[in-house]
Order: sequence, then C-alpha cells, then structure tokens
Amino acid sequence: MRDGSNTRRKIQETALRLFVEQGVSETTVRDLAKAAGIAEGTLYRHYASMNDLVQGLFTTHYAAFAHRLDIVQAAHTGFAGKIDAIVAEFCRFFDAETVLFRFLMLVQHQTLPNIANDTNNPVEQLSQVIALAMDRGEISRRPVGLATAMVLGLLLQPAFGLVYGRIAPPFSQYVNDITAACLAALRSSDNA
Amino acid sequence: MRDGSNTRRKIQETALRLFVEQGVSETTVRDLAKAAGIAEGTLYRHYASMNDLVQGLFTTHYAAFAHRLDIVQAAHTGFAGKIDAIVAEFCRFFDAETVLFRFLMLVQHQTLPNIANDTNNPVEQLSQVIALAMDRGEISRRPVGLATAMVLGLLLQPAFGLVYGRIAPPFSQYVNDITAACLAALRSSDNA
Amino acid sequence: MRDGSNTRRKIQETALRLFVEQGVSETTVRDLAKAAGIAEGTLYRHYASMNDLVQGLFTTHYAAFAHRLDIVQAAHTGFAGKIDAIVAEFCRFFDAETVLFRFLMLVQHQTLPNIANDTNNPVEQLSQVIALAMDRGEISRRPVGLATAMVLGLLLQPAFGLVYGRIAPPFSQYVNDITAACLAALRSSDNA
Amino acid sequence: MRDGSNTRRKIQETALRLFVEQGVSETTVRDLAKAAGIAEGTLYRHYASMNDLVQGLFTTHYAAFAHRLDIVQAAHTGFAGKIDAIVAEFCRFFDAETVLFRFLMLVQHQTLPNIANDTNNPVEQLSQVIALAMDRGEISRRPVGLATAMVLGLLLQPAFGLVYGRIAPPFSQYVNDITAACLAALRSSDNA
DNA sequence: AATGAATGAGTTTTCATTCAT
DNA sequence: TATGAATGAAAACTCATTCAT
Repeated sequence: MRDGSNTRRKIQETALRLFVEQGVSETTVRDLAKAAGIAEGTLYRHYASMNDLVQGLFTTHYAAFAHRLDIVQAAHTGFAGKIDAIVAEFCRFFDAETVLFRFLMLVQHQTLPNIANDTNNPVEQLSQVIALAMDRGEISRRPVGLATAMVLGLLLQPAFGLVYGRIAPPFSQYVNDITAACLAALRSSDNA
Repeated sequence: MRDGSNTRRKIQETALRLFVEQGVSETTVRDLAKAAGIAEGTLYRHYASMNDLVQGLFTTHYAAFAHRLDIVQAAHTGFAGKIDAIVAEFCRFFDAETVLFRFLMLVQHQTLPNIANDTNNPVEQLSQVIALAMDRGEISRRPVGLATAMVLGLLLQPAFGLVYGRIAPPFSQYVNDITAACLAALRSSDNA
Repeated sequence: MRDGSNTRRKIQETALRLFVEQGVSETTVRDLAKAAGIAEGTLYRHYASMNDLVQGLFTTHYAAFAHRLDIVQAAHTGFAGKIDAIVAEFCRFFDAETVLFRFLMLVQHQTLPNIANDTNNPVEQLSQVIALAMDRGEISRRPVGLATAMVLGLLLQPAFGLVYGRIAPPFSQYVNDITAACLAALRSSDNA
Repeated sequence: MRDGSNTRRKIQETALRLFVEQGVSETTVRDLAKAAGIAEGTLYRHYASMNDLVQGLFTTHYAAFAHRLDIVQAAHTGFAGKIDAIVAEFCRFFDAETVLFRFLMLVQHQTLPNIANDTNNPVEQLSQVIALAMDRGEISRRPVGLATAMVLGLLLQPAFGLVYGRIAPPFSQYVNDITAACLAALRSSDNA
C-alpha cells in the first residue's frame, strides 16, 4: 500500500489525538507533521488546508455516528427501547474510540452552528425520537428542544466526567443508570 | 479617566463579547483593541498577556459564581430546595449575563483541568450538595461524580440549546421543569 | 531640597547601576523608573530622552576623569612619575566608583567613535603623555597609537578581571605592579 | 539550494557584519533579513531566536579560536615561543577575519560571565600557558589572573586601536613588538 | 515637578501554505 | 507522493514617549 493511504490514516489518527490533547486552534501543522512522522508539506497532498482536515474529520465521523444512532433506534419500537439503544451506542462509542468521541464533542460547539439540521446529525436523530415519543404520550409534553437537550446533557456531561477523571471508566457500565435517568427526567413534569 | 479602571472595564466587556462571538483563540489583540477603542499596547498595561486576560476573566467570575451558588443553596435545608435554588441561580445568571455565562462554558473545558477542586468551583459546590443528599437518603445511591454530571448536563445542555436557538428564551421559564427533571433523574435507579 | 535635584541624583545612580548590571540597550525606562522609585514620565522632566541620559552621564564623567588625569600627570615631570600617577588614578577611580567606572568602559566602545580627540578624553591625555616621553627618549620609539593602546590594555583588562572575579580587589594594590609593567612594555623593543 | 546550508551561511555572515557595524542589540530581524536577502521568517528555521543566533555564533567561533590557540602554543616548549605563537595567532585572526574577531570582542563582555572556565576558552588557554611559565620561573610571580589580563590587554586594546583607526593595519606587523611588550611586562616586577 | 495611563510604531515570533527538488 | 526550506502576512508583545491630571 504505497499509495499514501497509510500516510492519510496516520495523519488522521495523529490529528485527532493532538486536537484532543491540546485543542484544535492550538495544534500547528508543524506539531502534526512531527507527531505523525511526515513532512509539513505532505499534509497538503491529502487535505487542501488544515481547516479542511478538521472539517473532514468532523463531518465524516459526525454523520457516521448519526447513522449508527439511526440504525440502533430503528431496531426498537417503544421509546424506552430506543433511548436505551441510543445511550448504549453513545457509551460504546466513547469506550471504543474515546479520542474520536472527544474530538466530536470538542469541535461540535465551534462547528454546530454551520451544521444543517438534517438527519445526518446525532442531535437531530435524538430530537426526532423524542418528538415521536411525545406525540405518542410516552413522555411528558415540553418543548422538544428542551427534552432533547436534557437527554444530551445526561449523556455528554458524564462523558466529560470520564475525561476529567471524575467518573470511573468504562462508560458502558452506566448505561442502565443513564437510561433510567433519561426516562425519569423525560417523564417528570414541573407541576404536582 | 485618570485611573485606568474605565479602560480595564471596557477591555473586559469587549473581550468577553468577542470571545463568545468568535472564540477565544480566534480573537486577536488587534480585534480586541479596535472593538474596545484602545491602542493595542494598552492591553498590556492591564494584563501581562492575552492568555492572562482569559485566565483572569475566567477565574474571577467562575469563583464568584461558585460563591453565589454557595449562598443560595445554604438558604435551604432539604435537597429539593437546594437543587431548586441552584437551578434558579443558573438560569438567572444565564438570562442576566448571557455573554459572561457563555464565556465560562466556553473556556471551562480548556481551563478546568487546571482548576483546583476547592469550593470556589461551581462543580464542586454542586457535588457537595449531592453528596450530602445521598448520605441522607434523599436521592438514589450512585457515584457522586455521575450524579453531579447528570445535574450539570440537565443545566448546561439546555443552556447551549438557548444559545443555538433551539430553545426559546428566557432560561428562567424552565426552572421548575429542569428542577423536576433533576430530582427525577437523581431519584431514579437502574434496577426496578 | 524639594527642587528635584534629589530625584535627578536618584535617576543617575540607578541608571548607572542598571546599565552596568544588564546593559544599556537592555535597560528600559520602566526598569529605571521602578528601580529608582519614580514614575516613568518623571525621567522626561530631567532628560529629553533615554539616550540623552546615557550621553549625559558618559560625557560628564568621561571629561571629568580626563581632567583628573590631566591634573595628576601634570604634577610630575618624568614619564615614570606621570605614568605612575595615571595608573594610580585609574585604580583609585575603579575602587571608589566601580559602577561609574564600569559604565564608562561599557559605553566607551559604542560612543568613542563619536568622541572628539580633544583633551577631555582620557585616551588622548594618555596619548599626549606618551608622545612627549617618546620625544624625550624616555621610552622606545613605536607608533604612539600602539604605545597608548598597550598602556590602556594593561589598565583596562585587569579592571575587567576584577569585575569578573578573576582578580582579587582592591585594584589599587596592583598600582606598582601595573606601573612597572607599563614601563617595561614601553621600554621594550622588538629587535635585540 | 535544496538544503538550507547556503541560507544558513548567508545568515551567519550577514549577522556578523551587522552586529559589528551597528551593535547586537541595535540589529533587528528586519535588518538582518533584508541584508541577507531572506524573508524574516526564514531566520527562525535556522535559529530559535535572535538571541540563539548570537549565542550560537559566539560559542562556535570562540571555542574554535581557543582550539587554534591550543594548537599553536603546544608547538612550542618555552614561554617566549608560546607567547609569540599566541600573539601571532591573534593578529593573524584579526587580519584574516576582522569582522568575526570584532564580533567576539563585542559580545565577549555580555556573554563571558556565562562561559565555563574550560579549555574551550581563549582566556583560559592563555591563563594556563602563563601559569606554567610562572611555575617554571620564566616570568615574575604575580596573581595569574593579573598576568593573564596584562597579556590580554596588550593584545585586545591594540586591536581596538586598529578598529578605530588609531593604529595602522595590518595587525600582524606588530607581532614582534607586542610579543616583546608581553615578555617585558611579565618579567617586570614592582620592587627593585 | 511628578504621575502613570495611554499611545502607536516597531520588534520578535508564529505558522499555514507554497514550491523546487 | 513526499520532502522540508522558504515565504510573508499576521500575530503577540515591547517600549520610548506623550499628555491629562
């Protein structure tokens, strides 16, 4: 495989690691080249620019994750089943590819405003699952955006906890716990 | 303007706004100087470096917020009251000083690892309130870090939702809703 | 004495010390103001510029030293007496005002090309004493510039040795030794 | 020019010239880049900083000169022969590479305190030659630091004289004269 | 006379990108 | 494809000097 696909893979892996370790803006082409064992110019054989690399990594994996979420939720009909599958997929992803997961969390806030609200978006996936459940009366009625944010928060904030060492790994051991919390939160309501 | 406090205040306000609008790393000294109506060199009379400005803003306001949380939670004895007060304080802060709140959210992940786990830390404040409640049997037993992350997620992710326009302002209208979700989540347990 | 002459003296003393400790170009107005306990702007009440301060200090003391050398050499008629008096004056000056002496050595190389070859110049003083002695046949015949440089070297290089701790102070204990070396060197000739 | 050694050489040559012409602190990166015909950024591919360039140039050539002195003095057994060889080497160096020689004289006082007293140091080389001669009784007994400074002064101060046009070039024509002066000075003593 | 905040031109340094090999 | 030296625009930062008080 002397066609450069190895180099490309090395660039991607190294970039993800450096982005997560020191931040995206803080990672220079020089850093990346040195860590990946390539020349600085070589990056430009594979990506038009540093920004292109970041966008490429984000878009590809963000969409792929959204797609996986779609697959797993579709395998269930009830909301409890869907949410359990989604939580499990989140945790599995985090445990299996922590660096990639962290990269997506990191870039998300810088990039999200630019991301279309289509179904290639994990947030949108989750949103649709929740909207359906609300229609069916499986969970309390409240703004869908709020309900979606709640579930997202119950997933992402524990993920940060693992990253910072405030929660013990692996993430997957908390699947049932988090699922239960999501259901309880979404079924709760502020009156009575 | 014979003392520099007006200039200093102007720098701080402008910096917070630019940091939130375009990102911390993306904000240059030139941007800041132009927007604040000062010379570039003037910044360095008030802060040793751009990084010093960021750290200074973060540390000051992060600690002040932690202190406010401590005040409001201490006014209640039961967990429900404490968590309601905390949620209300979060939302009030967001609504009253959105830019500052967003800045703290933004910088948090770059800075948090360096922050000591003392009580000047909002996360630590919340953690202690939760630990106490768990001891008293007011909520389910689970790792404190996880429970803390859950509440934090139920607060911060909706805040992002407001920022991105997926949830309608003001934040304060959701206080009861979020409080109820926190209580439900923390009282839930994975077996049943 | 609230007329500012105290301030002026403080500026001069502090400047000399800082110039010697860290170099002239390396000493900033801020350094000077802080070390002298004055405001940055105050310097400009006494000197038109930083450069003016340097030139002023140099010119004044360089000329004063030249004048002292003139006085002491004029008190003797023979070359041996004159050179002994000159060496003694150098050493006395070094011991009594080391910082000032070092400042003159330091700035000399940057400033000398601009200095007129008049009698306000220690080097010129020495040169005239040597030229006279050569005319009188008291010392060997060689280019006056070379002979002057020799004596100067026998004085200044030991002074550096004291500054760098390679020679034990005080300088004055070596007066006879250095005088003897000067006479021997000047009386030597290359053929024999 | 596919390796950067030509560029590096150009930087070094130009830097030495500018440092000598206008002073080290007074030479800016812009000056250097323009005079060397390179971009400002190019400097930093070869040296970490302007200061690194200065240190690098000094250390390299200072040590090389010390090494040459060691070679030439070792070829002689008696002190007269050694000192003659050293003086000749100094003068040859000055005449052949005046700019480099002047640079070493210039930077010496800023850098010397940081320089280790090992044999890569011309001053230390000279010092050892003198210490040996004193042990053997070839010259008068006096502090070695003082004797070393005397010889150094008899060499360096005439060098300055050439630089300032007070002594006619070439330096090498004065080898015998200076050697004789060194011997006379070192054999002199203050009593008798 | 003294202050010290403010200035802005000038400095060093960084770094994504280009290009000759 | 890969290299890495070179670029140059833009970044952070410095600092002598000015000026309102």
